[in-house]
Amino acid sequence: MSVRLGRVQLRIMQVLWDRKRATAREITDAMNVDEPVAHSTVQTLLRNLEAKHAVGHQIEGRTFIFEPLVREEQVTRSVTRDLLDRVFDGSVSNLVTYLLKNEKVSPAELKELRRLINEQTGKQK
Amino acid sequence: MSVRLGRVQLRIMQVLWDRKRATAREITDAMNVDEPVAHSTVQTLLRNLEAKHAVGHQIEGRTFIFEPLVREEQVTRSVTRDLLDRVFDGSVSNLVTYLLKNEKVSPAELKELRRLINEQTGKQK
DNA sequence: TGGCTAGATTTAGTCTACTAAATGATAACC
DNA sequence: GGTTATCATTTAGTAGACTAAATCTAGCCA
Repeated sequence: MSVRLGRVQLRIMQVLWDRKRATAREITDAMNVDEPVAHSTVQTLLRNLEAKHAVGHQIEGRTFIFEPLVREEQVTRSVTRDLLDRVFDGSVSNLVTYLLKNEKVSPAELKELRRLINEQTGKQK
Repeated sequence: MSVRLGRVQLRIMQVLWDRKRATAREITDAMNVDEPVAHSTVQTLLRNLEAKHAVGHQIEGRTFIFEPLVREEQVTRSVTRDLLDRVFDGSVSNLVTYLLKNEKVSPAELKELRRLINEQTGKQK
């Protein structure tokens, strides 16, 4: 199950992952902090997301309370794999190499990464 | 200039980056090694790509010789930044951390990455 | 020269994301 | 009880990616 999401759809999911559950109105408001989007658009996309089982809803009184049905890690994983496969020939180290060479990484971050790599080397299983 | 490409469009560009220049037929054949695609589809997409100035062509006899107009690094950069911004909060180390923790990286690759990080730390500018 | 072939070009249709207005339904308020 | 505010639902339209068939064109060859 590949969980393919558009740009705005992903933003909706992010609000839901953040809050666990929310009404359409709450989602719209949260999204509008960053970048304007019409409430009706959010509602339509929520229906689409529900159609592909990415979110579900319960009814409370007469309003829908939406909740995520896919986990953030699933989406992160599939979207990252997608980049990996399509652009970096499936190789993690190709991607990391690219990042280190072309994107700014602070000294503190480098240090953190070195730590992570050592940790990883340790638990070589 | 953001260079937004679809899945098949990217595959076309990859053939062109690889060969520097190619006819539509050559591109189709190259792509069909991996995964079938109709020649007419390739031609349509080449036109779309040309419309957005991602490829150009010269005429030789009566056939078009296509060539890439955007560089691979541009596309790699924009598509990677896209993932970074949308999923990893714009943080390279978030992404690398994710990769190290969740995707398989061989000992040899880890070693290579450690080397890269050291190199990077060195030329701290 | 008349058809075959290998090109390019035109046309067309599906699908998905996105956008949003119009409409319908219901509860709350005055 | 009627109006209004707030939901959900329906409807509609644009845009881009993708698919591919149909058609046009010009050279080639028998």
